[in-house]
Amino acid sequence: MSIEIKISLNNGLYLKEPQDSKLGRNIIKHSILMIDKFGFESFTFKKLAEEIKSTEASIYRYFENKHLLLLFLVNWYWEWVSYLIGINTINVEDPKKKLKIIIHSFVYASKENPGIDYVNESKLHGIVISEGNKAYHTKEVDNENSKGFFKSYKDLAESVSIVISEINPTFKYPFSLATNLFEMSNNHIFFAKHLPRLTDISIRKNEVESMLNFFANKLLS
Amino acid sequence: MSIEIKISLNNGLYLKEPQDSKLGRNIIKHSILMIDKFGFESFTFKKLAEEIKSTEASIYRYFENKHLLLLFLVNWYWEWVSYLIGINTINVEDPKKKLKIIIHSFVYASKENPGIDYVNESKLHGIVISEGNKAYHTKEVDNENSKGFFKSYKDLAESVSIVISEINPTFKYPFSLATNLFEMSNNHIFFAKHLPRLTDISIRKNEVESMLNFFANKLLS
DNA sequence: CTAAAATAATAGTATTACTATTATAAAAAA
DNA sequence: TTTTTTATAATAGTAATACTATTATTTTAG
Repeated sequence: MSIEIKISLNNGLYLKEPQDSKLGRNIIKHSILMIDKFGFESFTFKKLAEEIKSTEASIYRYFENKHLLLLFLVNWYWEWVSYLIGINTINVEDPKKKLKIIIHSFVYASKENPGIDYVNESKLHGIVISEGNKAYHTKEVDNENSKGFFKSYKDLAESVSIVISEINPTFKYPFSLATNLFEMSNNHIFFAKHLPRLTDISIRKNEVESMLNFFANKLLS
Repeated sequence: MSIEIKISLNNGLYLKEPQDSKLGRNIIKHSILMIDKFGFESFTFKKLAEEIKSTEASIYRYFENKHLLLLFLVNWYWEWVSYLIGINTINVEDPKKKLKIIIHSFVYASKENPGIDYVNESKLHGIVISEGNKAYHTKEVDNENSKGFFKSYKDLAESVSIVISEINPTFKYPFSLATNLFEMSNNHIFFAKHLPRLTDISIRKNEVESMLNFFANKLLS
């Protein structure tokens, strides 16, 4: 017997819940692998269909288009990070310790025994790092926001902001710091790898982690 | 008589210098207006050609593709901000004052008398806010970086990092803070407008400015 | 065992992102 | 001024993308 976790997302993100069928889970699994490998621009439903030996039309029955598939994946990631933070901060009282765990979750986004076999969490993190902000940098953002397509990110930001306010109730920018820690984590992992002159840290993730801890502690002191 | 400024960019960004001909300047001018209005995804050379009453083929003689046109515009912006910082910090000795001016330049990116008639600096700033990181979030980033396509951003980051180190020579993350102030400025202007629950500030730009000043001062104290 | 639902196979369309060719107009050199 | 070069416009064409529609086959549920 095993405990199953399933992350449920806003049902406007898909036409048909992909986590409930073999084909759907295959779409998720291989879209993650392919976007990670070839990038979002050159990823197409046709190529994905070939890869999983299905058809374009069948994929379209799950997702309206590749942008919504990306949004689905990114939302899944936001929920996953929230979940990780949740289980890793159980029984932790000290908000400073909580924030350290949060930062660790942002940087590593992984657990010892990754739960869901159709999601490679580490590659999904790679997608969020490289393609994540394409999820909201579109002309559709207001419309999509009104449908709740960014709720997972907002909830995550809010839960982090609460910890921040616990540490320092007079701090004026708890939401901004929360999102900035998240974005900065992804950005600087990317910079370290591809544009190293834009950051001070090297490719080792623990340096990102120390940097974020330094920023957070200093700002909240 | 007037003083002309011309921003010169890495010549790998274009096939033919667009700033030196009427058609080229028209391409720049109207691509800014159209990307700002319709977003980068739905912007095409065909639509641009119709708009400026020219042809697709003629535009392709200036830019290899729309991604390189975006890179050109974003580089132009980075150089423009560097230029603004340069003229606004002349004769300013105090590095703390310099950093304030830098932050102001990030947020407003404007001058009283904008210099170049074929560039709407404020709309270009809008593009950098909404589409800017698509310039480097591609699979081509390493290849393009090796050709120097991000030099303007790196130079900007370096010049800011120098000021940061003047303020606090023991500060460990001058480059990271420099890029973070830039990215955070753009991000939170975007958030305030489209995803307000991800930030603490309202749409008024002076709030972004105060926030960045607070972050910078606190971190460097 | 049958009916319903899911998937696969196939075909087709408008748009995009280009390349190529030739004609015409404008600018520079002789 | 005329010639030559260069820039631009006009036109045509292609492969790939992002879909939609229809029908056939397979799987699942009652």
